[in-house]
Amino acid sequence: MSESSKTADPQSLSPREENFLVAERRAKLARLRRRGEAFPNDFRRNARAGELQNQYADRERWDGAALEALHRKVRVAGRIRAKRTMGRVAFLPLEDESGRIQLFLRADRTPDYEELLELVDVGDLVGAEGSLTRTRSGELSVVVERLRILVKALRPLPDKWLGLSDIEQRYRQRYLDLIVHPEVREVFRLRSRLVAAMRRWLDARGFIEVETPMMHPIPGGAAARPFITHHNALGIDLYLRIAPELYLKRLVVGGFERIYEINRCFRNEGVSTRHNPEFTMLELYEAYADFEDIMALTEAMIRELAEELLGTTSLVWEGKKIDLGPEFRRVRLEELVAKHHPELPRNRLRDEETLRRYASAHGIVLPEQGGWGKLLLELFEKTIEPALIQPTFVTHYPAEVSPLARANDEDREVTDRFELFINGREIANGFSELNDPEDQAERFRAQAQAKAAGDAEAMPYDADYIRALEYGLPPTGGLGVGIDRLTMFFADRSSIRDVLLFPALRPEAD
RNA sequence: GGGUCGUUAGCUCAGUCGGUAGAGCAGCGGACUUUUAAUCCGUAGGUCGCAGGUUCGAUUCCUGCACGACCCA
Repeated sequence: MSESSKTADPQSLSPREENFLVAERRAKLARLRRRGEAFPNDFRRNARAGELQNQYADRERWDGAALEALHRKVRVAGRIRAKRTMGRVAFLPLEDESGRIQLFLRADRTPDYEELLELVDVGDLVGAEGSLTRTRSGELSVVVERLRILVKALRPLPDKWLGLSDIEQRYRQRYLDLIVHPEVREVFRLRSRLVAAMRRWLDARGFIEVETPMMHPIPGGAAARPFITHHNALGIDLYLRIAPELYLKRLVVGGFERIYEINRCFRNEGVSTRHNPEFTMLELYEAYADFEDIMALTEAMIRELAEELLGTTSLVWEGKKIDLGPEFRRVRLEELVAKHHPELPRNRLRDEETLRRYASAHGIVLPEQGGWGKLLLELFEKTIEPALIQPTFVTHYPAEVSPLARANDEDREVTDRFELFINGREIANGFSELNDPEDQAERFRAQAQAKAAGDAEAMPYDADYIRALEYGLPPTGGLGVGIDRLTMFFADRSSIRDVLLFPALRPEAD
């Protein structure tokens, strides 16, 4: 912790929201300390709740007598989720990561019965040792012969039935959200399995995972505003990466033919249900492949991941059935615009005046700067993108808005590029990489001009990247996939915050 | 950046046409030897987001601010 850190302020060290409930629990903790039983770490469990529930799920076979005849001593540990005392007996459901099992305390079997019940609260972490039985109502239970409070919870849990519904508190105190809502834990398990499966999928196809810098002297690889930080020893500003693209392609120059990186990118932009300032992206590059190959790869990967993780290619997202089974639709950007806007003649789309007149006649606000490519893209994003529900590859984006993509051989004003949309959201972006250093230098100069003219998202000229291309980047196809959005899709969530453990929020006021 | 809505007990929520507030759960005390949101009796718990204004009096009305949600840019 650095001296200049804000936590040096004694005010910020004071605990939040002390109240009589906390005081009550602190007093119990004090009693535990006097007994020499506070925060032990020598309890070792030999069973987990969910495994016991599975093992003895058959109630006919495993009735109370059969369970007791086992004479099996189990040691389980976890959080107490309720407390039902009935005088000489008490029931304490205990939850660990695998599930729940009920602790059955009996005054005649559990030493220190009275005092333990006084000391233990809902929310405490306990270790219990005992034998298995089934209660009259059929609940698999541990008859507790020894109970130890491993951690005294000083704060009460939210309402046992209604849980935690304050969305702000759920994001700020995700740990509480996770304790109270098992289904939230499931979302993040799915996310973990998705990323792991994606790595396996790519590894199996000969891709290797690499790690490139997160701090860039020159921000590049995407159209976005970067975060700026400072390196004291070097005395320079650095930019948190907005994309790993330019480093990954340098590695393809160096001879790695199939590489990928799954990690965080940072963009200094607004927060919304689909944007977080830090987010996770897969980027991959395959030498001697083009955007058609990459589209096929993207489609196969998403389809097969759904099959593996969800057991189906028929998903539901926000109530809409999304079918990953059939071949994804492929359509050129300009065709799509012409189809949705019949009054716009197909052969006049590359005309700024036509686009502007049409937009203002229809109340569509377009940016003041930019050529036909930028205007057309804006028109698409505003009027068509939200309607692309089934998986759709939109292809051949204007070169003007694709400064790192290879120009199409028949039509130099567009690029061999695609974006994949599902349920109105951009999921992936890929293209044949621009490997002509002179063309790339020209595009960088155009970007630098746009930047000078006030476009904060335009890319700066990266001379070393041009130098790398001058040694020869193989013909290459590349891909970026938004992991957060893909998780939203697989987990059927509407907000990116629901797939981020700690979404960006303004700091809590003290 | 703009609009709408929200912020009341630890949690989930009522409520006050302006007279400083209630419930359920959680808590505390008691009863209870098979509960499943246990039940029953009793009890305690609040800077009504923050700051101003209007008013004899503001949690309530007005303004500003903070944080959040949704929509728009």
